[in-house]
Amino acid sequence: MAGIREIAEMTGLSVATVSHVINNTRQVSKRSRELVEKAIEETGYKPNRAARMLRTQQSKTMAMIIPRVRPGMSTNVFFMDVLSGAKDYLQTKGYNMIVSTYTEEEGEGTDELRDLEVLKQQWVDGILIVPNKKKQTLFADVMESGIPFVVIDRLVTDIPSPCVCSDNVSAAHKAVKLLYDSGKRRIGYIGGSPDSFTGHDRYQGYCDGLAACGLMLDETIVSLSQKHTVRSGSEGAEQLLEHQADAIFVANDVKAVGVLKALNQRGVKVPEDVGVIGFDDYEWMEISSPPLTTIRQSPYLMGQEGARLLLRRIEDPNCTERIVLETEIVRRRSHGKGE
Amino acid sequence: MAGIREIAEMTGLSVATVSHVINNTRQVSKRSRELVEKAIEETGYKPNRAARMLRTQQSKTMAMIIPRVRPGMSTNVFFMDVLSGAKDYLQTKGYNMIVSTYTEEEGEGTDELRDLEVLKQQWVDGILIVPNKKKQTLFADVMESGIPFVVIDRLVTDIPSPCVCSDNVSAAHKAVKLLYDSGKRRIGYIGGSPDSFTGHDRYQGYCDGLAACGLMLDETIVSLSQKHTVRSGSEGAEQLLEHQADAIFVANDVKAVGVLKALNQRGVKVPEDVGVIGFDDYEWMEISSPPLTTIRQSPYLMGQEGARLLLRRIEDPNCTERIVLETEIVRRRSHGKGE
DNA sequence: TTGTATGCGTTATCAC
DNA sequence: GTGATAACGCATACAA
Repeated sequence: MAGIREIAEMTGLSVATVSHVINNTRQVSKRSRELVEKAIEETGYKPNRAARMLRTQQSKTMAMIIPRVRPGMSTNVFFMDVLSGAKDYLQTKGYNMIVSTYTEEEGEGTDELRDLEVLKQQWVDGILIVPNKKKQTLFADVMESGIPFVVIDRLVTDIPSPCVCSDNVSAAHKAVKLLYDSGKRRIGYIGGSPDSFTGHDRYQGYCDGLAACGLMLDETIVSLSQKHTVRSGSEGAEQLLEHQADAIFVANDVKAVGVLKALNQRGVKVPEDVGVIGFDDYEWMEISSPPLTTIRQSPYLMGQEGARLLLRRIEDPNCTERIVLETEIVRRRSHGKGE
Repeated sequence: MAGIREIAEMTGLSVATVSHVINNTRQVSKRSRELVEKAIEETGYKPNRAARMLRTQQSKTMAMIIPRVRPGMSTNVFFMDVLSGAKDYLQTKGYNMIVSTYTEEEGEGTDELRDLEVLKQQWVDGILIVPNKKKQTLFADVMESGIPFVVIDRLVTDIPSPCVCSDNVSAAHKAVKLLYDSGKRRIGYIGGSPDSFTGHDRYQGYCDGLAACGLMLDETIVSLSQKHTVRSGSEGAEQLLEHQADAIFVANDVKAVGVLKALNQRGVKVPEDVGVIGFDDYEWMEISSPPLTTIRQSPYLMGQEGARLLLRRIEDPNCTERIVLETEIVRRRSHGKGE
């Protein structure tokens, strides 16, 4: 592999000059520049990242840390899309990316620790992290590491860090409103534990929405469960049915699948008897019967924006820009006739 | 950050000795070893990867190259699971991993080129690649790069490389057999283009299965389409229905979703009128009605084995071990009553 | 069993 | 505008 030295010899210039034209780091005569560029072209020279890294103490590599439900399983598709967005963006800026997952359940894999070691070895220049309330120590470690980071998919206000997330509150609010406009008056809620970030916000939006519609919160038609499973959706639906819900806002499409399943099995007509709105718009929701009305987020964009913010944060350590992405409500059939 | 030098001073030993105990690379007195280990413990010393890399010319980083349908979208869940398996395994061996995606459609993103540059800069010690017939140049570049690689999810026999894949042929064969045992006699096929690797093998297995059951291949109940979409599944189903198929083996669960959708809409009873078997067992297939009988692969294991093979290949450049993973047929309801 | 010294390919600090 | 040259932190050939 050709090195900077060869180029210097070829051109009759010094390594210093060569380095400087490569990095645009000081004035260079036009002639020298052209000479060097030509030589680089001919030799196919590429700077050695390891050497550069050793010298500059930065790796041109970012890390993304995302949760997965349990070891031996991959993370959910939503985060994969976020990842793609971030990766694509960073690539255009000359950065690599490594991805690290952690398990939500406590005490499980000790895997994540090893990754953090890597980060601490000045390997990564920045971190995109999706924190989790159950794994606070990881987040604490990241904060303490001194490595620039931005928080993804959670709105943080208590620490001066940039973040990007969806507007979960208003999304849920909109959903309730739409159900109301479809004539529903006993609008129930099925969602995740409110002490998860998104779970909290969506529940909040649900409550706001009820209030805005002049409806009372009735806890008998609210089902909160940590499990992101089809089954828990079905169970929730059965509970709500017993208490005469005529609409259900499900804060998660996996659960929405369970809800529809339960409803169909019992012969409940959707949306006539019970309106349903989901959250996430996974591709495969097409198949549901009836087609599910759901909230669509922009995971790819979220990744891009997160990456952009991270780069900014590195340049300006005081940057605390917070981006809240709008959601879109995809009207199919399950919500009813409301516009 | 403490360096090897500090440790040498602390212990009164030379850097050489310290280095050697760290790498177990030559005999060291027990006393020295303990001294060094203690010092490392105290200081929290971690070797600097950049320096090590520069010195040894290897990065302790692997790459995984996987397809995605189009730019701006993430790859499918199957490969994400493969990725997790590989990553977890490599992590235990002290390797990092970077993942690179390429788009299947020709001429789209030029993204992948940039990643290949990186690989060629002696960055990665090895590559896990999921090749694609439509993107032969990429694969050719990888082969030519001289970097050790193993092929994932495709059985290669024409080149002396290790690979790991599922036994697609026998999986399809088994599916046909099961449909036959359920009393079906006009067993159709809906799958991907036979000039994709897996598409070819699954179609092959379908034909084998028919033959083994004494059934004739009837092309009017075969639908081949490149598109991995729900819609293409529905279209295929309609075609097959017109030609009196009484069973359908669908070589892909996304399409299976479309098939069920079409069948349900037309009031065709599954499995009584038409038996259906899918391929992949995505988690969300639970929701289908009726529950889908499908072929389950082991993506996570595939990733692990691929990583293991890669490590072996690096040690022994002549290693050409080929692993074919068994599949499991998950009997739910859609196939009929066969055992 | 241990130590000394060199170089991996860059960037950056001087001096010119 | 340009050129020597010293680090960056480690692994290793060679000496002892």
